[in-house]
Amino acid sequence: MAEYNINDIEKKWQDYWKKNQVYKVTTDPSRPKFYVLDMFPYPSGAGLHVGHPLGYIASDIVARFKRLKGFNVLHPMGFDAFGLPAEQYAIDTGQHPAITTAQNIEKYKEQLNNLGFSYDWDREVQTCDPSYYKWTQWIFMQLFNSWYDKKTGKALAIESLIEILNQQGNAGLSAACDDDTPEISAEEWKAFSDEEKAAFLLKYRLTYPADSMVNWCPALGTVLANDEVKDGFSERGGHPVERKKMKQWMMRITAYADRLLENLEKLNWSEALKEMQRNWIGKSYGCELDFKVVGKDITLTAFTTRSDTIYGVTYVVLAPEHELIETLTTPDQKEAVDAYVSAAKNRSERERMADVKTVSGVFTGSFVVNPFNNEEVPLWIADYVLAGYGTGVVMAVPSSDDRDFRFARHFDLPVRCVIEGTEEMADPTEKKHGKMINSGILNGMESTDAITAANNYAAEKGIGKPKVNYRMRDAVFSRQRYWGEPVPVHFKNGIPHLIDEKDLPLELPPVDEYKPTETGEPPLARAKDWKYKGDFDYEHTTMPGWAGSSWYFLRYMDATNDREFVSSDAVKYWNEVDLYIGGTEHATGHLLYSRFWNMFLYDRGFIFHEEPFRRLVNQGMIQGRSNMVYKLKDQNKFVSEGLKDDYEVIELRADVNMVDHDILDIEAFKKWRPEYSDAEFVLEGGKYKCGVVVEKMSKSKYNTINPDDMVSKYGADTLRMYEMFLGPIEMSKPWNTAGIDGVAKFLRRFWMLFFDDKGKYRVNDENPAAEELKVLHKTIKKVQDDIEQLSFNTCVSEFMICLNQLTQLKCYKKAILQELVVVLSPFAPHLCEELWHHLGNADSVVNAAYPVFNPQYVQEASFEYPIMINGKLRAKISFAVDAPQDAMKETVLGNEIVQKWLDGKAPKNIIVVPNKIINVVV
RNA sequence: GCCCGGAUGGUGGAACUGGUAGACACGCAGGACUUAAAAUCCUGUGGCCGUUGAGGCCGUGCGGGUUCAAGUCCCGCUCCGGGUACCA
Repeated sequence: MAEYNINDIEKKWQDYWKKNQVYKVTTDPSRPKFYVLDMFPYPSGAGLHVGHPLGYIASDIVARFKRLKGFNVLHPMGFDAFGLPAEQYAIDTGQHPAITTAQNIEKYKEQLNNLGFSYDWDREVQTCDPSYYKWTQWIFMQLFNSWYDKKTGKALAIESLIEILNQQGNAGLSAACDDDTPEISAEEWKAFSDEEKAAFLLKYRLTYPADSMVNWCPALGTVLANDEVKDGFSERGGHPVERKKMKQWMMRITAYADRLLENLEKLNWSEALKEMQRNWIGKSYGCELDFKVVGKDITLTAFTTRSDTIYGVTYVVLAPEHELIETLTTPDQKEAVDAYVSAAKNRSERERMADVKTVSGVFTGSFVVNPFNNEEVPLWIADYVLAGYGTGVVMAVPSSDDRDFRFARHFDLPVRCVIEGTEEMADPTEKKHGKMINSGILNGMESTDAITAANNYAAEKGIGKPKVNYRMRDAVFSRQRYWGEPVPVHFKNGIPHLIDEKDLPLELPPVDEYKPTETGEPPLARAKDWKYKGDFDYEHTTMPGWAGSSWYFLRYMDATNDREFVSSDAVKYWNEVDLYIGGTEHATGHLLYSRFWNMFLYDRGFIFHEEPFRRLVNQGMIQGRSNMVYKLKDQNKFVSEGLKDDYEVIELRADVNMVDHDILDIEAFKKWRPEYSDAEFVLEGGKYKCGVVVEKMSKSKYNTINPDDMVSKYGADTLRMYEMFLGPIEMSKPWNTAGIDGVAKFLRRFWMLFFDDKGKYRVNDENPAAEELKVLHKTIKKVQDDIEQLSFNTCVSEFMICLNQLTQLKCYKKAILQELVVVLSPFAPHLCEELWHHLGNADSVVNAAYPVFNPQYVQEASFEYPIMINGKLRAKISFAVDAPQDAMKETVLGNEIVQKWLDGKAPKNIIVVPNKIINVVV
């Protein structure tokens, strides 16, 4: 007697897998490797909802499938454990964030294990664990000890730079460095004091402290990276963010801008994602042009991508933050300029973004000279010019640029058209390319040619030079927070030095409170007697969340190594991630920083692959499906959805967990809130029907579905298959529990192939019939092809078709079922493990081999051709697959139905597509 | 504004490089079993007209086009989702 008791079976096998270490992975060069990775989660207090596991289920299916196919599969899981929520909780309650984090991680692991994932937990990483962040700090130290040589196109040890400086200074050097790096000779370098040398080297190091404009979030008490700010608000918490100048550790990611951009070509990522990274890097080819200030010994350099329009310049604009504003302002304009500049500075980033349409600016009183025609044009200040992009100076061409045009109209500045055909247009910026006019030496050229000509001319005359510009800036690496990796740096006379490698990890010190100090210092400044060697101040900021997540995929390869961050052997074997599944929200953060660090470690010879993630798939979001109820305006009375238009109603959300197929469980609803306990209901057909709204899944919308509830009700196998059955993995879709019955029914009926309704085992050893083998092998083929394409929903359909046919054939043959169990096991591992053992196997199904597809079994002798008349299906006729076309045509024309449609006429043409279709053209 | 996706029955979705549109499932309707319900099983299910195993017409967001043949390719739109934004 055997019963399909889901919860018992699933528990039993989860315990078995754990006890027998079925998912333990070792480095084994004798076998081909496959690395399947999920973006590791931040363990929040809320636990998982049903949307989170979508990607995990998909990757687990791939991992299990590849294993059956003979690959040595690395499929690890860990936790991105430093983060704001735990710290915020610590500030509120005084509890150390490590405690909350550990609790949350336990909960997550339990939830993940309930779903039957095949992780090797021995390789788990937690970014907040000192044994892990020791190596995050170590990587930071390598970055500090490196510079980027543009000649060889890679990062090198800082010692090689020192050697060059000793020999020749930095004259012949092509390196990524600060913009303000002066040119020095070897003699000057040698004459530097040690401190001066150290300060100078900071201009080249790949991580360095700098005074920079940062996104300061007062509510969180920290700075945020550009990708952590959305529309002027912090991504976590939604607090306002403002601009502030602070000393920050920076990462010289701009050194890698070109390689990060170019390598995208080689990656098997979605075009959308690559495009996001391209836009973020924002490479543009242009030209820097020099504008001399009239009457002053000052030259302003403007960056432009449209040097062809230089004759259309009617004014030049500075960013309000430009440092020369004071000297460039004439006395009579001083008052106006001061007022404008201070107003612009005090405007928060948010405000500035909010009214993009408002035109504002002020005249400096100065004029500058157009280097091409020596014309004097006015110099303005306006906040549409960003200090952080290009040079902070824009040559304005109102006839070709929308913003310049709006500005010129507002302040009544002249507009000069330089493109043929724009002279008479109300808005000449609508035509951006064409033949140049009013443009001196450029007249008559097409704009694209004129750009090259103008650039060459500028270079020849020494009035400018071609320049490649990037939108991406160096990444801010400091956070004024407690719950992050300490930076392994101490200060001597204000100059940062690394601590000794043997002193790693530099552990987080205890503090009395997790808040900033009264003087605004970060929380680490509270740590008592926290000094390096008892003497030197440590860095008080901590690393950002993306530090630990930028290399965790390497650590999994060798997670417990305490001598290296990863051994060469391990990284040579596992190298890049073959399949990475995660959300699109990390497009410009994690996925860019990880590529940067990976590339750096590759340059320095620590690892041997340049890109970390060969193939990447973004799983879609599972949206919430909220159920609405309609309350009468002044009464405690609810009307059913179909009747709501007849009343004046207020739309309210009901918890989806008390709604089934959009029918409200009225008793549960009454108990939900005391104020509803005596509510009345207007029903339709005896039922209360709820409305439906698709929106984000969130607790406040009462539309979250907890996977634990689903697992206890339907089982993990059902949940796994249902999430896959919902649709293509990369598409967003609302969660609707209604459809889950179909999958639950499938698994129960699959069980019924093995056990009759009395629970009696009915599998026999009979030889399979041709028809049964055909069904089996069709499924073997379809499922393996679709898994490779990550088309999991069609796999589930195929299983259902297969089951329907086997049920019809009353096939209870071991030869068929045993192979099918293996094919199904990546999707429903618990059920299949149970059945696998019933079939008499002692080992785990995980260690089975995927059946080999045999095309002979699925070959057909004949094909039933759809016969079309003028493209419309009219009849069907079977022919042997290798039937000669002439004979087929003859038969078709002789067919009664075809005759009827021909109506005595001769056909114009007959198209026969072998084993596809026959079309008769009349 | 710009850049990516997407639009197929009441619903989720199938349809490989153009070749039988609606697989599979949910829901719904009818039936069987049952004292009853649940569960299970069977049948039907794009729309319209007509029939009761005739058949026909229309149908993949909208309007054109290419083709023997278009959900699929081309041109022009509409709407929805995501990203991004004074980037010179």
